[in-house]
Amino acid sequence: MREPGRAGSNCILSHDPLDDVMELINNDPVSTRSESDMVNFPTLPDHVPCGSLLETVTINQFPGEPAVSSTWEPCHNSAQPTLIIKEQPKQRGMRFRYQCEGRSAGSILGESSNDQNKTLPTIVLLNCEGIREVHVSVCLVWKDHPYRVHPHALVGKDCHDGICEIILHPNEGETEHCFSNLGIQCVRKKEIESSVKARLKLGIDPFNAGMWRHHEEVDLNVVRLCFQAWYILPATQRMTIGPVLSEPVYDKKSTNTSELKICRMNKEYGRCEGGEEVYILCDKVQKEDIKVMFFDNSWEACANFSQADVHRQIAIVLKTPPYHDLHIRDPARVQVCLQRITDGIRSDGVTFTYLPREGDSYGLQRKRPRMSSPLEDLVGPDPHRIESRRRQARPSYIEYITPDYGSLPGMDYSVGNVMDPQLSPDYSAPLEDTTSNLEIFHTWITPELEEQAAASHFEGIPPYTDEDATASLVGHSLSLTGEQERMYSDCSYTDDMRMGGC
DNA sequence: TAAAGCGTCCC
DNA sequence: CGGGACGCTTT
Repeated sequence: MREPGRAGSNCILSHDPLDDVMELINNDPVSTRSESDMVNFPTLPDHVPCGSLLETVTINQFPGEPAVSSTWEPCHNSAQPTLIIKEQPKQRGMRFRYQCEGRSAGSILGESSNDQNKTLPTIVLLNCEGIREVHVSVCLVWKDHPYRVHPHALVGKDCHDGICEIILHPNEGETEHCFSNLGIQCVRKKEIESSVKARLKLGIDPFNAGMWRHHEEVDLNVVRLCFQAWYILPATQRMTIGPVLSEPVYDKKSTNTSELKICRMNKEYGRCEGGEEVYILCDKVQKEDIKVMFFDNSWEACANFSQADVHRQIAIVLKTPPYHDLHIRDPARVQVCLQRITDGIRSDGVTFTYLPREGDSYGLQRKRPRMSSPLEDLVGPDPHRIESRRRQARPSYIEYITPDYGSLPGMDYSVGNVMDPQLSPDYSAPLEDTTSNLEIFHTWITPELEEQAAASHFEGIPPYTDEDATASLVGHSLSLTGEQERMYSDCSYTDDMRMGGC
C-alpha cells in the first residue's frame, strides 16, 4: 500500500526544481576529489551544504516527502552514469528479525509484489554501457535527513558487515540487478551504539552524517535502503554514483508502523442514524493513534470511541456514525477501516450496511414490536447484566428489517441467532452469525434490492454513482431535524473531515 | 502500585 | 514466518 498523497512515480512533471538539483549533481566536480573522500561516496558539490540542497528538493510537489528523490530517472536527460531504483522495496509487510531468531531474516520483496507475481527490489544502471565493472553497495540509513547510518543490518545474499555488495558488468549488458534474499536484521537497543560505530569504522556513511550524539533516538522501526556505486575510468579515476535512497521500509512487528487489519466485526448492519455499538477485533493498534472510518465514494465519518474503548490493543468498541442520508430507502453499503492518525495509513475496508429507518424502507410501514418490557428483567439471574444489556442494545440487522416477527413468509427462524433472545431463556449465542443474517436478508428483500445487494456484495464496491451521492448529500442536508443535529453534532458527515481528527 | 505497552526471544 | 510468551519499561 502506498502512502496517501503519493503519486505512483517519483518523477515530477514539467519543469521542477529537481532538474536544478540534477544539474548540480551532474556538475559535481567529483574528479577533483581524493581517493580517501571516495570511501564515503560524497556526491554533493562542496559549495552546496547537504542540508540546503536536500531542502530545495523537499519543498516542491511532495511536502513531507523524503528529501531525496530516489527515482528521478525519467527526468534525467544527461549522459552521466546513473543508478535508478526500478522496483522499490515493499514498504510494509516484512518483519525485522533479531540475530537470535536465526540466520535468515526473510527477504525484502518488491513494491509491486503480490501473491501471483513476486518481485524484488531492483536497480538499473543507466549510461554505463562502456564500463567494465560497477561496484554497487547497499546499506541502511535513517528514514529522515540527514540519513545517518542505521544500526540495523542488511543480511542475506552478498551481504557482509550489515551491507550488501555486488559487481555489475555493464559492458556485457549487465546493467540491472534484482536483490534477492535481502533481509533486515535488527539490533537490540543496547547494541545501537556499537553497531553504528562499527559501520562508521568501515567507512560506511553515505551522507557523511556521522554519529548522532543521541544515537539511541534512532527509529528502530524504519530504514531506507541506500544504494551507491563506483567504477574506475580508464584514466584510473574513481567515479561514484549515488547515493540513491529507497522509500522507507517499515518493520511489520512494530505497532506504530505495521499494516492495519480488521479481523472481525460483530455487526455488519446497522441503523442509518448510527449510534450503535460495534465490536471490532483487529491486529495490534495503538489506542492513542487509531481511528475507525466509515466511508463510501463520496462520504466518510469517524466512528465514535474513546481510548478506553480500545481493549488491549486488539479490540475496539465503537459507536457507528450516522450515515449522511438518514432517509435512505434502500440498504446502503459502506466500508469500515482502521486508520492510523499519525501517518494516515488505512486498513482494507470491511463492508457495513446502513439500513433505512423504520418506515422509510420500501414495504416496511408497520411498527416493530417493542424490544423489552419491565417483566423481562425478572427472567433470571444476570449478575453481569449481559442479557439485560443485550436487550437494551440497538436491534441487530435482522430485528431491524423484520417488521413483525412471524409475519414474513419464507423466514426461517431456526437459522443462526435471529430468534429474539427474550423468547428463548437458554439463548446464549455469541457474536451474530452474519452469514445467516445475509441469507435471510436475501429471502426477504425485493428482487431489485436483492440484485443490488448481491452485485455490490461481490464487487466489494458500494453501488453508487456520483449523482446518487450528490443526491444523498443534498437529501441529508435537508433531512436533519434540529434534534438530530444536536444528537450528531460530534460526528462528521462529509469530506471536510477527511484529513482531520475526530 | 498496577496496568498497559514494548522489546526480545521462543516455538 | 507468524503467533505469542514473558519480563522489563513506561505511564
